[in-house]
Amino acid sequence: MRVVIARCSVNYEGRLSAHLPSAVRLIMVKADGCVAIHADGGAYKPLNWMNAPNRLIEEPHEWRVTNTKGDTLRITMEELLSDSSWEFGVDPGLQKDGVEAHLQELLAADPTRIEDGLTLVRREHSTDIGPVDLLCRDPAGVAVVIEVKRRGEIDGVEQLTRYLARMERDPTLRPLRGIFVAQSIKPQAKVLAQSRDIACVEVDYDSLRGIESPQQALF
Amino acid sequence: MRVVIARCSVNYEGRLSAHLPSAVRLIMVKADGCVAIHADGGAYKPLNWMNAPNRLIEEPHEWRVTNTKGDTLRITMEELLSDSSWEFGVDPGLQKDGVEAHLQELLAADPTRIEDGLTLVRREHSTDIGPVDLLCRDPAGVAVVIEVKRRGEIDGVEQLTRYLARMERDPTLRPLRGIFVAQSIKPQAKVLAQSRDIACVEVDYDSLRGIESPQQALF
DNA sequence: AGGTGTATGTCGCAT
DNA sequence: ATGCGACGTACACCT
Repeated sequence: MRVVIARCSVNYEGRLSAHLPSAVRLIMVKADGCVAIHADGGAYKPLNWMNAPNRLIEEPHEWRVTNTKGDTLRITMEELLSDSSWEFGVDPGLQKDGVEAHLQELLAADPTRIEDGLTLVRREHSTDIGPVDLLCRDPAGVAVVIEVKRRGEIDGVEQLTRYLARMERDPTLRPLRGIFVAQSIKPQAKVLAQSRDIACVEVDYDSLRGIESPQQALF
Repeated sequence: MRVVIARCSVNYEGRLSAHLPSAVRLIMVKADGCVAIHADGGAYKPLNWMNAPNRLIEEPHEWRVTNTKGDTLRITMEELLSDSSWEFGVDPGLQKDGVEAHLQELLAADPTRIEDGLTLVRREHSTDIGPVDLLCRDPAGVAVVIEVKRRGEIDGVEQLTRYLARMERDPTLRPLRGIFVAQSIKPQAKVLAQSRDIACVEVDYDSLRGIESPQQALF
């Protein structure tokens, strides 16, 4: 990991053209070669960057970073304030818990949390336009296509609609209906879902997890 | 701008739970208070972060960062390797060229670049589900709804479809049709568009810009 | 504050 | 490689 503090100006040519007027900034060069230019504010996103793999040509007053796609990042170095490097070693990486996959897992384990009488047919049921989160069947034998989201927004309704339209073509699956499941569903998404005869169900992750292992709720 | 290099482990509790085992990392604290923890690889995205505004409570062996939503970032400092700060001053900010807005602007100036005979009715025509990029009329008097994207993907077709369905309700606008315009359109998006009777047009940004001010092409 | 759309999105996984 | 969906998406813009 190399960190350079310098007054610099920057030009980027790639998907778009971008220019950074002269100012003091932090330039981070990671072990994989990626370069990021940070201002002293504005969340974690750099002003400019070039991901690995790339080639860095370093001259006293100009750095030129290019990748295979033809994107170029030109950093004009006007005043070098600091230049340090460290060895980090391999990072063990981030461990996550509580993302959509876990929600889906919990609901697959007990679909009645979505609606009484549902039984799971298949998780990640694949169609030719992508995998359906949960495919269930209700007591009447109707196939129920379920899209699970952490947050229920309009895109999720579109996605479920596409799956339903696609699966309608398969006579062995008819009749079928859809349920949109999320921890919370925005009003617009509810309206869109209703207009397409898609039911909406809001579920609580903590309570689902509580059902799975009640003693964990004590912590 | 403060940069700390330290062996540390990290816990985040917020939308999800995340844990980082002990390793050497770079901790960036910007003037606005935001905190980012970087490994020595993996593009510009930090492993963990906390955006401004937040509160940072700094103790010798633990930093605790919290925001108003109740998210917490706990950094356990195991070995401090470096701790430096710099004054950057205000950053003049990034100047961009070539984003969707510019493409839309150029096409609004001359809709015949999309299709012969089109005339502009309104740019950013607002509907109750969002603004339509370009609303035009063709020589036959048909309203033409145009969605402009840098890259034409399936989402853009969905978006245009929503607008069309919405505007179909307004009898004063009928008949109407849609055109999906982008610098390049993916095959899947073309198929989806075709199945909905939406035309696809690919345009070249450089040539559009050339038409607008031919002498600029010389530079 | 909340909704919608854009992004050099990034990232991960499956084909 | 490309397609596709998730993301603590972030971010600007508008109501």
